[in-house]
Amino acid sequence: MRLSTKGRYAVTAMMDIALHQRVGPVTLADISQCQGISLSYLEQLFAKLRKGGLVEGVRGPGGGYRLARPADQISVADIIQSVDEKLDMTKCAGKGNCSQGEKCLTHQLWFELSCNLYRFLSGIKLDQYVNRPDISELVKKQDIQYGRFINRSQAMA
Amino acid sequence: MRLSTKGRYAVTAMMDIALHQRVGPVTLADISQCQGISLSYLEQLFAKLRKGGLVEGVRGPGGGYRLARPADQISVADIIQSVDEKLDMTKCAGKGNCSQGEKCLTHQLWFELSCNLYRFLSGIKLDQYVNRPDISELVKKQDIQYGRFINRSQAMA
DNA sequence: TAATTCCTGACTAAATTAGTCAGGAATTAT
DNA sequence: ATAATTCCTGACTAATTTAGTCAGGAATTA
Repeated sequence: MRLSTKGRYAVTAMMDIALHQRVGPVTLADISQCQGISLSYLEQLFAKLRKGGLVEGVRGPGGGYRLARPADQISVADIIQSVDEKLDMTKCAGKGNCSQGEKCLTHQLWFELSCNLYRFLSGIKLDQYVNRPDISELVKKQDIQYGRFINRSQAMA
Repeated sequence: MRLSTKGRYAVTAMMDIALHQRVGPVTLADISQCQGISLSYLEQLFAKLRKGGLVEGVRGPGGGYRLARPADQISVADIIQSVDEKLDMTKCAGKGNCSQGEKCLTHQLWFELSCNLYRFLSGIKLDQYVNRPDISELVKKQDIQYGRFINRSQAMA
């Protein structure tokens, strides 16, 4: 369970989708512009998020990405894990040189710590940050200010 | 608040010291051998831990490192922060391009998440993993098996 | 005085993160 | 059909971070 800028990017992008998907799929171009993340890098991240079963892509005009399941069923831990593959946390366990073949002590301790962290991050779901009255007000305002979904809204009207 | 291998190394090393310091200062050479971390790399990490006020160095034969304060006053968050400098978490806040100069939404959301994570890791102190009967038994056994502190014990006898 | 250990800084290597580029595939709108 | 949009793929490069190496100095103990 590693937590780097990459994971933050992914969480940020996923929050962005969760916040805006009521209008329809969200394009990577929008996220890129809004969050200041390079489009091609987003495409790399979303390839993994898709493989992780967290998002679905919709091709063609009006397409974009949407969450593959409800926001209350996607945790921060899910996102980070999809994006950064392995959670190795081994070092001497592989070698087994500490303490005659058994896993060394700090290994055991770190493992427990890691489990706690994972449990903590698993408890945080996307909806928790999205379904707040103060936030959803802001989202609407910002969509308009930022010109997001303008074409789409017109097409719907 | 970034959590990488580097932070894990630091936490692991600090746990190692906490587990063994009752006999006296713990040398980096011991930690290096026991935990499979390069000595010079440990020296880099400990330069930061010392600057962070988490450990004290004791020079000369019989020297090593010891915790600068009791293990119940050193949290995992303390360690990780000492070691990886800044907790930027800005990207658009610097540019201020999202939402007309205000910080963008996901920024706010991520910030809260980050605070929660920090609070969580601050709550985990070293002693929590050290002062367990099952562990301290193992520590004694492993010290002997591993030949750790042999010279020191003889000198004390 | 010699051994031990921290301590410092500069340097290199490997891995990860971030970004670029070029193009193809599916879908929608005209 | 055609054109526009958007996902999707893979290969490549650049920047940053992590990890490790090296050489030597400073404090302390035996």
